[in-house]
Amino acid sequence: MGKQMTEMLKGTLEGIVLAILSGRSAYGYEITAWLRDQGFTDIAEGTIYALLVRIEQRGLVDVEKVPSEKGPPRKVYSLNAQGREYLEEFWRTWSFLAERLEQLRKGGQ
Amino acid sequence: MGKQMTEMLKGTLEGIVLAILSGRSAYGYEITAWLRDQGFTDIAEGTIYALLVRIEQRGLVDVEKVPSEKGPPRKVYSLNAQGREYLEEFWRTWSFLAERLEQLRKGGQ
DNA sequence: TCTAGCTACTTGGTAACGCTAACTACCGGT
DNA sequence: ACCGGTAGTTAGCGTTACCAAGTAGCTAGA
Repeated sequence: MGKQMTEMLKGTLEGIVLAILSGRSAYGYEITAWLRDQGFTDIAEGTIYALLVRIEQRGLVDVEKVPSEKGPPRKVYSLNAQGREYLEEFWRTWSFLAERLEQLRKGGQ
Repeated sequence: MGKQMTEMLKGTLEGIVLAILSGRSAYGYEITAWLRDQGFTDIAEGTIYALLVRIEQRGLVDVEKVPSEKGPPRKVYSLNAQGREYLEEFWRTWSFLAERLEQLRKGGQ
């Protein structure tokens, strides 16, 4: 979609990935594929992997290395308690922002 | 609100300011005050001024210097045609993102 | 007069995040 | 032996918001 999307994803992409992981465990390649499926066609693979490393280092997810039949081992991530807390905080922040923006969109004309 | 908000504002703050300017012309100090009023208590003044310079350089707004009775002259910004186009693109990007996130929030549990 | 405080904008440096691009590595089929 | 799909890593870059300090005009009070 372009530069606007790139900038808007800062901060939200993390929440998106955490939200995905709140439903089920997943590994990087899988998440990337799912995002592309959802229309995020231009999200770079490297971005997701870097993000996963980041949230792992922050202790928001647990990681398990699982052998794959089709390639190198997968790093399967699952949201832990701290991650769930962080995700809730994310939703609060998102709600606040979304409310103001919807208000602005309506009031704008 | 914290780091999450800071990151989430990247990309959206610009849209917020453009949306404000789509309703009426305004100057930096005024916009900052309005944002604080709306609950964006921790947006730094410098951030808004920098953003305004940016969108001016991109040709999204027209600027007029207007003397103030209470201090130094104001730089009053108003959205031009190109800015309106850019704002519409912003709303499209935002809608896309907001839809996916709402879906995720519901599906997430 | 001089100082404090509000108004209004500017500037320089920092950190975080997503992007790009190239790379490693495992596996199956041709 | 090679290629394409699977899976992850790394280094450098550009953009953006934050912080801190500074400049400058005006008014009111000591």
